[in-house]
Amino acid sequence: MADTIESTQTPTFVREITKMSEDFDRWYTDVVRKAELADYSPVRGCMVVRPYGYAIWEHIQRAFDDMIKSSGHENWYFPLLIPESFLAREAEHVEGFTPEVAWVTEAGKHGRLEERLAIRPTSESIIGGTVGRYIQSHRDLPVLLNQWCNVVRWEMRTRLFLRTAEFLWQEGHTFHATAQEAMDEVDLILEYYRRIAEDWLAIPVLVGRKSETEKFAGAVYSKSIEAMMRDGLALQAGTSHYFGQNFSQAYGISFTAHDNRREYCYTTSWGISTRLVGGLVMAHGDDAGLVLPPRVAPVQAVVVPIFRDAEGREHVRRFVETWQDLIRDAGVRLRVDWSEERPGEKFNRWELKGVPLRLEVGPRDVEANQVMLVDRLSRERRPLPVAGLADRLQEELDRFQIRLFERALEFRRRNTYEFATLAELVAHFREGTGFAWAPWCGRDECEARVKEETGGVTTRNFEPDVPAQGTCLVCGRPARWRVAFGRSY
RNA sequence: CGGGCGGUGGCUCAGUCCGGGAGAGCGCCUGGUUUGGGACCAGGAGAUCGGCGGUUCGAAUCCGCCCCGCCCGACCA
Repeated sequence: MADTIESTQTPTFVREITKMSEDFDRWYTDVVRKAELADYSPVRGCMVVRPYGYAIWEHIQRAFDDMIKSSGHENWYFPLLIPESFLAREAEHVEGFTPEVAWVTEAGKHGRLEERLAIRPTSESIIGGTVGRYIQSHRDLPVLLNQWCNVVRWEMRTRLFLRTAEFLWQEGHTFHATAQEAMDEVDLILEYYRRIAEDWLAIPVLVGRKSETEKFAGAVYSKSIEAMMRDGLALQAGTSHYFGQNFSQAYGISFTAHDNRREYCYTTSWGISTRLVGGLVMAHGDDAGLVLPPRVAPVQAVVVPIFRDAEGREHVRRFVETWQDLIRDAGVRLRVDWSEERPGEKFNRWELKGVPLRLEVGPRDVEANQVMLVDRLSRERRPLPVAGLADRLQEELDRFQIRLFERALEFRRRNTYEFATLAELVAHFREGTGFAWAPWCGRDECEARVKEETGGVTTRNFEPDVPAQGTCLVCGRPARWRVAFGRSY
């Protein structure tokens, strides 16, 4: 286990999940299942997303959808099934994906199909092959489209949310008249992804370009956001690709320019997936379970009533009813837990589910016209008067969001290193994890050497516009970039 | 896809070696007593023992094939 994980805060109340420090992978699966985010299904590698997990995804969807709509993107829907002949047109692309494509080869009484149909692993081919028809003139450009859908990739080793055979995502595909405009689009979306990760999920990310070997099959270049999980491993959390004219040439997507010359479009594609939900778990969780950033938390504050008997219950109920709707009307996602369990059970349940704020309301609080506020990070109790409660909760949620981000940032800072030589980097990754920055010449072979000598450490990304100091950690040639290395999911 | 381990009530697991009664704790239901960090008492429900086939008078247990999960490697958002 990495020494990067903070030791558990005491006391520990949770009994149903493996400790993070004991076995991070089991901890993760336990949290996902016990917090009711998702569960296994009868089909290998496929998952059931439960309402609590889906609600998080819906918040992410809403946030991102609003962003892209604001810059003129529109949602479309393309078929799940893609004819093999479509998929096959871009050579590098096919080669990259065929190992994990699932095929439909027969259908009911129709029997065997003349042409087998791929279940989309991604939709560049069907979209490229279709949208070309709608593009004739430079006046038709840009086409800025997106779709929210599921895709299937027949993965070998699967894990809930992180790598499943079927997952939910958005895939954006855009078509431009100039290379510059397409490249700007790639950066615009990357900035949206950064905001989703940092501002909404409270997960700090490295924003940069992928190496040649790590880029998307068929892309000229790929950019990504890379997050650090609490076991020190990297998670690629979103990608944005520039295709140049690779796809438009393969799929015949061209337009007539101002000067009446026929030209191929410059295209991009970009995606984020339900993987982000898994990232959320691993970036913020602790031994008690989930810790959710308020902006995507299905429940932002939970009220736990405390009473002795039916009369006391009624007493508390009347009190809570005087203000609960005011809180909700102010936009706080408030849940009042009137279930039969004892307070202690409720505390643990809602901590496991990562609810940022808890309001304990007992007889003493009714008398004092207050609630007891406990936050998921510090677990400290303090009284909050009912007067102005909605505003105070909103402030607390905003603060929680920031604290969570800063905690993650601090964690990343403590687990980020800087090395000048391969020997240092290899020594570090023998036991250690985290991100390691190092100067790099940019050549595949040096990258491959690092991967080999460390047993799997790869480049995550780099800032292409920032020139590197010094010499390549492997070959000693002048460095081109300062690149982040890490083990990844 | 290779190597290893596992699948028994909702959950965690015993039982499998050595064939014959399907079990425990937790959870669930009912009643009572409780309620500021996972209470207690009494009663009760709940199982295709992962699936299919075989051996046997008889299979959770032995044999074969398959499915799912976990760990370790090669491939990936």
